[in-house]
Amino acid sequence: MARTKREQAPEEKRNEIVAAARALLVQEGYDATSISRLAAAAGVAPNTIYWYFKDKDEVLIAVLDAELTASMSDYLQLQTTSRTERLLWVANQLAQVSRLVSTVHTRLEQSPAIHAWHERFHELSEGVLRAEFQQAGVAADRIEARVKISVFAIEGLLSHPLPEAEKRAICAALVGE
Amino acid sequence: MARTKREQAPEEKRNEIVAAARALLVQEGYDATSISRLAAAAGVAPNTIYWYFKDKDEVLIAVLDAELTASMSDYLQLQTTSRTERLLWVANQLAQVSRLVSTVHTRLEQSPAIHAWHERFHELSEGVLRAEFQQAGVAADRIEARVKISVFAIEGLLSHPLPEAEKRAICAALVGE
DNA sequence: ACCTGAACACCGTTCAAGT
DNA sequence: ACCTGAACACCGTTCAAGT
Repeated sequence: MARTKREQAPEEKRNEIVAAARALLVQEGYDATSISRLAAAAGVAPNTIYWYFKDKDEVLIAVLDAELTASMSDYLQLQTTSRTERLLWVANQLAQVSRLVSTVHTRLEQSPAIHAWHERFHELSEGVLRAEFQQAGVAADRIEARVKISVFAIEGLLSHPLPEAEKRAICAALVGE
Repeated sequence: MARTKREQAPEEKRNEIVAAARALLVQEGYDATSISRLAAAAGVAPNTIYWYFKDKDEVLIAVLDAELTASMSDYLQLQTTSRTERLLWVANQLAQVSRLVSTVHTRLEQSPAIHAWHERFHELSEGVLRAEFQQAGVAADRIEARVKISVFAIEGLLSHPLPEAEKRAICAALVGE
């Protein structure tokens, strides 16, 4: 096909791959999302994925970045409710992409790129929580442990789903309400 | 080789496979531990693994069972120190096999056998923690949330290693000391 | 610049055959 | 009962070739 006959901007094709990858990674997981399946879902040949991405982990990172951007902008429009409800909202948002979270933790050790993304994500999350605890008047020398415990508890809620009431009780215990 | 000429009891060979699997799974992880590598380490042909185990996940479960049995008997000889120190000990024990923990969480969704093992392990762990909180005089209606938060925090410490002092601060915050 | 068909070295698992 | 060689259908990735 001649170059002038393009029907699609190149980054649109890339976005299609990312969208297909998001759906597959969330619903089926990393291992079940083979490059062949992803290519079929995106309507390209398997090796075409490698024109747009260095390797499979870079596809994952593109999905994670898109997800993070969308979720952060949602969070910022939420400053109305109580701290408990805000934390519960975050837990429930992440629960919708829990397979993504679990995949990140598994591939941490094998992929330096995923490792770096994970570090960045935790710095961001802990910054937000630190600000919440400061605002709530928690003593300065107790904030760090409280921040870590909250992060760990949220992650725990992802891999071990609980009824809404129990989740809320845990969030309340975490923020001290 | 004639049957009477056996140099090795059959379960000894099985134990060798489990021992080799433990080392590989802890040091290299599930994906990196291919059946071929495991077979080479155990000194058998790859398909011989399938004589002793139904599939790769059953090898993992055999390793997990051996690990759990050994750790539980260690824990029971530990009833001397403070609650903080006991919790920290558990965290550090698990940290030595954190790759195993991470593997269990990843394979949960794909293997019903791993899922069942994981449920059993949590029931056991939560039972132990519940007893600790009761003994510490925590109000009955607050125990469940405290138990869950502690479990989640321990798991968090595994995937996000921290300096010993921070780990101890977190354990102290969890048990309320 | 963008995309592909064919190949490479793997993987977990199965099966028929040997002792 | 225990173990194997050879095969099966996959996998992520690369490469030379096409437009």
